[in-house]
Amino acid sequence: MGRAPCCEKMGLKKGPWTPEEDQILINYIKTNGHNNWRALPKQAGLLRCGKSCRLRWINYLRPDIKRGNFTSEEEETIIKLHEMLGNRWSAIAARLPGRTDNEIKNVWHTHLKKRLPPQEHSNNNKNTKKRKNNSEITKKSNKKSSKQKQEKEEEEGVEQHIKIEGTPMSPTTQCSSSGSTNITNNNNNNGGESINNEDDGNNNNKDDDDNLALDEDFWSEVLSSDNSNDEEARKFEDIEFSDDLFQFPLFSSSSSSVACDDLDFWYDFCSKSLELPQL
DNA sequence: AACAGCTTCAACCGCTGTCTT
DNA sequence: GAAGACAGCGGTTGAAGCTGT
Repeated sequence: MGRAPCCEKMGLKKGPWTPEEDQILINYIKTNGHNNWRALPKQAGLLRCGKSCRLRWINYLRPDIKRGNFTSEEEETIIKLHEMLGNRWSAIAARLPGRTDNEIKNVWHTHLKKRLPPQEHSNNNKNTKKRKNNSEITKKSNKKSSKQKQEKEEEEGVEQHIKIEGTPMSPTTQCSSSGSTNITNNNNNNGGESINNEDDGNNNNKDDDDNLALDEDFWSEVLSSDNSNDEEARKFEDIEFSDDLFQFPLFSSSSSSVACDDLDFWYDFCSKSLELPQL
């Protein structure tokens, strides 16, 4: 498989972005969208490679990015999702509206990893390895590989857990008022699409991006480009993050051997660090 | 005040997966 | 089916900021 020539070979700029570059990129995407990252910098007049533009946009310039410290709820969510998904930061990020995979990865390495016993985060790499381990198999298999299906199913499994409990990860704004009465309805109304926008966001996001590019209300379309949307955001606002999360089926049923193996750990972890006497 | 060591995080790198031809 | 092109992902790096001495 051919690789795109790297930007340094093209005389393109590297390093930190200037406010001017940011503005150019924002303005360009605002008016034209980002259908083709590779062509974008040229068309926008930026001396950057498409990769760099994409990263800057996704990790920093996107209007729906939530800046600032992670809440303890978000951190707990990351820990739990990491336990389930491993180092699949984009999958984790897809469940934390407004947070980027890069940000989550950084937070994990700088803060969260330290909270876990050493054994834990070494175990957590098991899911990560899968990508490379499967790569050779995947290369020779169908394009819609079984691996992909498996991962999707895995993630749907996670969604199931989240949906069933009705306590998805919490945006900082969500805790406000309304309680958690209509959680189930929300999820049912969405018919299985409730939170899992990852596939839409990542695999099918070209279509989304096309729509985005054509949309006059671009800036109001927060969360649209990858992992969520307004409706989702509102939904999250209606859902109160509760300690129910700690009663994930994953952690309380026999449906997952992983869950059972980790139950003691989570019990200890939660009771020590989260002051959850009800557990 | 000055320095060293540590931490954080934006950005880069290289790889894989998917789509197109 | 092969090969090229591209997007996306996770790992890693290094500059800047922070903290301790």
